[in-house]
Amino acid sequence: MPHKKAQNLEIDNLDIQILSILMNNATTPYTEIAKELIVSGGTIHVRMKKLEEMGVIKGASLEVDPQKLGFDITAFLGIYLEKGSQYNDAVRQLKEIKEIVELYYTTGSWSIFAKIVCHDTAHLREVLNEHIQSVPGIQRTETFISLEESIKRQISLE
Amino acid sequence: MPHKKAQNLEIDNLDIQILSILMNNATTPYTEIAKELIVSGGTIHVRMKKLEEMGVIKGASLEVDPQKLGFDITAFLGIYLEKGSQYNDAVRQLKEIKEIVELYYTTGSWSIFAKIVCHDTAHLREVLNEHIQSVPGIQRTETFISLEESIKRQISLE
DNA sequence: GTTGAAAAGTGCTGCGA
DNA sequence: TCGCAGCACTTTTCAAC
Repeated sequence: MPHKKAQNLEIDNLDIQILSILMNNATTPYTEIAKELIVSGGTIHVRMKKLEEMGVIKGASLEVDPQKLGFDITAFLGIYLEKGSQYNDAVRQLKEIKEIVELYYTTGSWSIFAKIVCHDTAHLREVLNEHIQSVPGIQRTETFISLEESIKRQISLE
Repeated sequence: MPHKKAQNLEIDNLDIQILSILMNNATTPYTEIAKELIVSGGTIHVRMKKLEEMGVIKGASLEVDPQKLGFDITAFLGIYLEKGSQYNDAVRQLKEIKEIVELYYTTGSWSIFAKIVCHDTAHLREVLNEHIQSVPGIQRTETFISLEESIKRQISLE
């Protein structure tokens, strides 16, 4: 009876250590990781392939400084929906607004919670009044502007 | 008269295009970017070096799926401080709490706004009651649990 | 599952335009 | 300032343990 090759789909301590190193610096060469963890480069490669197939690794992305690119304002938005059932439709339209970089369905006061990045206050006003408020089902929003980003890191796996 | 080599410290359209590609996939080979933008691989290298020196590029990080690593709960915290002047001291202590992955100083109802990642509800309760509430100056917190992450992306540079 | 080395591909550097 | 070509390094593959 033919079936997919059986694989070890468990995450062991070595996997965790590899991920910890790469989460801090995705450009660390495999050979260096191998030396640090005292295994061969081939092993790192096999483990990474396994983690990718398992979907643990979603990708690698370049981190840029938004301010140096002219994006001076980071803000958070609490969004009230008329009915919770409008969530999927609202999200579909909010996805078109490029300034929204994160969006969550949350418990508590609001139905939707979003993070947006804008050039300046005029840009923020435009996004809020012209783009977001015009999405059907959105009743009201509350805005919180970030004056300082004090922590920005990945979860600690240890 | 000796001086540092004059450099072009402006960001042009080519830089933006390079960043756009790498922000989506940091592992894209330079040769492939060069082919796409119809310049040489060396040019990509020079531009990247310039962007790094300018501090536009902060690094590259591996994106992982927290749920597949046993972190099932993402929550947001609005934190009230007794006095705004306690911000720096509070942040210093909150940095020690590994479950806090993002932290902002915000306008609006709260002084501090944080994002935390936990294994389960018991873990969340422990972090809230035992770690966060014991930081001096923290008066009260409001918790919003994320039931779904619908958008998670980088700013669009175009 | 891991190793070690060979093969393929990428990143880096200097010269020339 | 940009492009080309050679060298150094990394990733990838694979047979053997």
